[in-house]
Amino acid sequence: MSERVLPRAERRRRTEGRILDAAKALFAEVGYERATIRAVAKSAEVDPALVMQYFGNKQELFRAAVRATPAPEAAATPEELVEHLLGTLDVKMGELPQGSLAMMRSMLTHPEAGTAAREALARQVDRLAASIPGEDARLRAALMTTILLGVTVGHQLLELPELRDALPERIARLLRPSLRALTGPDVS
Amino acid sequence: MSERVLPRAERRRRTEGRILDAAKALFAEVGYERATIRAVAKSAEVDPALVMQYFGNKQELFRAAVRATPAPEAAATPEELVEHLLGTLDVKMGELPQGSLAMMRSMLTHPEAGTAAREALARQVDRLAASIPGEDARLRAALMTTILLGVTVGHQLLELPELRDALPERIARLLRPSLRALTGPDVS
DNA sequence: CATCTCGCTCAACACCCGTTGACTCAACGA
DNA sequence: TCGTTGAGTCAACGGGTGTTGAGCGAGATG
Repeated sequence: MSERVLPRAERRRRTEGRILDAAKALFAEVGYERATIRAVAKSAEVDPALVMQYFGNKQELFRAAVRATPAPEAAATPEELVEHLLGTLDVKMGELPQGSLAMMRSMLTHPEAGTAAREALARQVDRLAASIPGEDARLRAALMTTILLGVTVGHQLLELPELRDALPERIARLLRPSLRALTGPDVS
Repeated sequence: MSERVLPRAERRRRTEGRILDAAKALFAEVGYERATIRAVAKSAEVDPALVMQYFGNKQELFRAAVRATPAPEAAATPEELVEHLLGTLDVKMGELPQGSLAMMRSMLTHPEAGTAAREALARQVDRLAASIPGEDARLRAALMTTILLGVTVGHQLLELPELRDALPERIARLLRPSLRALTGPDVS
C-alpha cells in the first residue's frame, strides 16, 4: 500500500538492503556453511539468482555482511582503558551489530572469518598494549582481549543462562577487577 | 612388514581406531561441516562406506569423536579452585585432547556441538559455584568459565601469536589474579 | 578341503548447493 | 509512442555430499 511504484534506483537500493540484512541475520544465526544463498533469498523474498547478481559470490556476500564494524576510539590511561573495554562490553550486551556476530559465529570454522577475527583482535591488542606499561604488555593485552572474547562468545553465541539473565552492568562490575588485574604490575 | 596377517578382531579394532583418530583430527581442524566422510576415509586409508558401516552416521561419528572428555575432579576451597582451573589450562596449553578441540571448533556452528559445549560449561559452572560463597556465585562461576573459554579459544583455535608464543606457566601466572578476583567478595 | 563369516570395496543413488544464461516485463528517455 | 534499459525470475547445470546395497576375497570354522 505504501510502496507504490517506486523509482528504479530507490527500488534497487531497498531490495539490496533487504538481501544484505537477511544475509547478516542468517550468517549471524547459523554461520557461513549453513546459511545458504537460497535461504537468504527466501528470507529477503527474492530469487536466489538476484543475490548472485548483486553480490557476485557467496564469499563476497559474506564479506559485505561482515564489513563495516564500528571503529572504536583508543584509550589513554590504563584506568580509562578498562572502562572503555567494559563500555564495549555494554554495547555488546545490548545489541552487538549483526555483522560482528556473523563474523564471530563463523570465526572457528570459516577460514576467511578466522583471519578477519584474528585481525580485529590484533588491532584491539595493539591498542591495548600501547596503554599498558611493562615488559609483557602485549601478552597482558592479548589476555584482556581474549577474556572479553570469551565472555562475549558465552553470552551472545552460546547464550549461557547465567550471563543471559544477568544485567550488563552487573557483569561489567564483576569483570572490572579481573581486567584491572592485568593492567598493573605482576602482584601474584 | 610388521603387520603381517593379523587376526580378524584385532584388524577390525585397529582400522576402527584409525578412522576415529582421523575423524577427531579432521573435526578438530576444520569443524563439522568441512570435515567430509570422504576426507576422513582417505586420511584413514579406507573406503568411505566403511566409515558408515562402523559408525552409522556422520552425526554419530562426530559424537564418537567428541565423546570421552576426561572427567576432572572437583575442588574444595576457592584457593584450590583457581589452581585447579589453571591446571586445566596448563593441560590445555600442552596437548588438549583432540576430542575436546573438535567439540570447541564446531560449538558455534553445529547445533549438537553447541548443546554439548553448553552442557560441559554448565557442569563446570556447577562445580565452581559450589565452592564460591555469596549471592551471585553462579554468575561469578560462569564468568570464570567463560574467561578460561576465551583464553583457550584464542590460544588453541584462533592461535593468536601473543598466546602462542608465551609459556603456559606465564599465562597461568598472569591469569591467576584475574580469576581470584572473581572468587572473593565484590571489592570494586 | 569345503563352507561360512565378515572386513572391505565399488559403483551408484538422491539430494542440496552455488552458480549461470536466457527470458519477462515494467520503468525510463527521446 | 516506441525502443532501450535494467530489476527480477525461471529453469537448469555441474559438482560435491551423505548414504546404500551388491559383491569380492581372505580369514575363521568344521
